[in-house]
Amino acid sequence: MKIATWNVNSLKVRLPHVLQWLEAAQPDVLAVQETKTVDENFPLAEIEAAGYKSVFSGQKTYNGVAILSKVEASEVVTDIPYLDDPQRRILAATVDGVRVVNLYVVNGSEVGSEKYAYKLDWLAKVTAWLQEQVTQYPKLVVLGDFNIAPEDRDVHDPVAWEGQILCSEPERTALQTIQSLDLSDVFRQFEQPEKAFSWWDYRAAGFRRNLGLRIDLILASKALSESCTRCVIDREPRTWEKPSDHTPVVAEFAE
DNA sequence: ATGGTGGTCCAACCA
Repeated sequence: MKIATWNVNSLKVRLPHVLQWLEAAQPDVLAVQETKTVDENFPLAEIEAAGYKSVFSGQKTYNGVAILSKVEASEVVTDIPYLDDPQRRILAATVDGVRVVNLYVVNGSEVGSEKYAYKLDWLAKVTAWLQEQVTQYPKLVVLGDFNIAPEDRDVHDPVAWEGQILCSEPERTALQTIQSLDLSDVFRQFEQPEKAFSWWDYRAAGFRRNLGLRIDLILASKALSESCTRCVIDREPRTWEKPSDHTPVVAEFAE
């Protein structure tokens, strides 16, 4: 089973890229973040024509998450206990016996800001919910745009980024707490190239200079991580015309 | 040291 995550930064603008990538990569599941599309406008038909079912939780202008899958998803959840939040950042569904939790984690803007406090609070509440999910679903994958670079090796310039948003200790600790629920960052189960990133700022020619961060993650429960055979970052879509600032991350699991 | 690009939607926000 091939499972991928991609922050597309507007599904409307990026639909041709998504369709092109699905056609080439043929994942079983693609978790999409930042669709920025209300449910009424979701491009169901175009995605269906590419051979994929969709479930989604959309919002105007901001956020929005979706799960595209070859096999129809079931048990769809968009809201969790203790987090009464209009922002559409969470989407859970079961695909072919695997529980898929798609997260678009709060960016947080700047350490110490109101949005930063919201990020840490959001993470704490989501973590409490994930703790239940781990016991409820042995085959669980939690993936998406975490807006946290787990370690210094996931940052192009760890000195410049030290203590900054996406890299601060409270954020990293929050991520470690999630990982401590026996959710493994499958990318690090394999030998990887140096300076492997999944996001590059549009500004200052970030991609050309590889000034990136690895903030798009695939975490898998023990039962699944043990069967993971491969995890790679596919940089190609980031080279296409008018790309998202993120590129897909793909994991493969043995049947 | 600052600001730079891009999406949404036309001023200002979010990233």
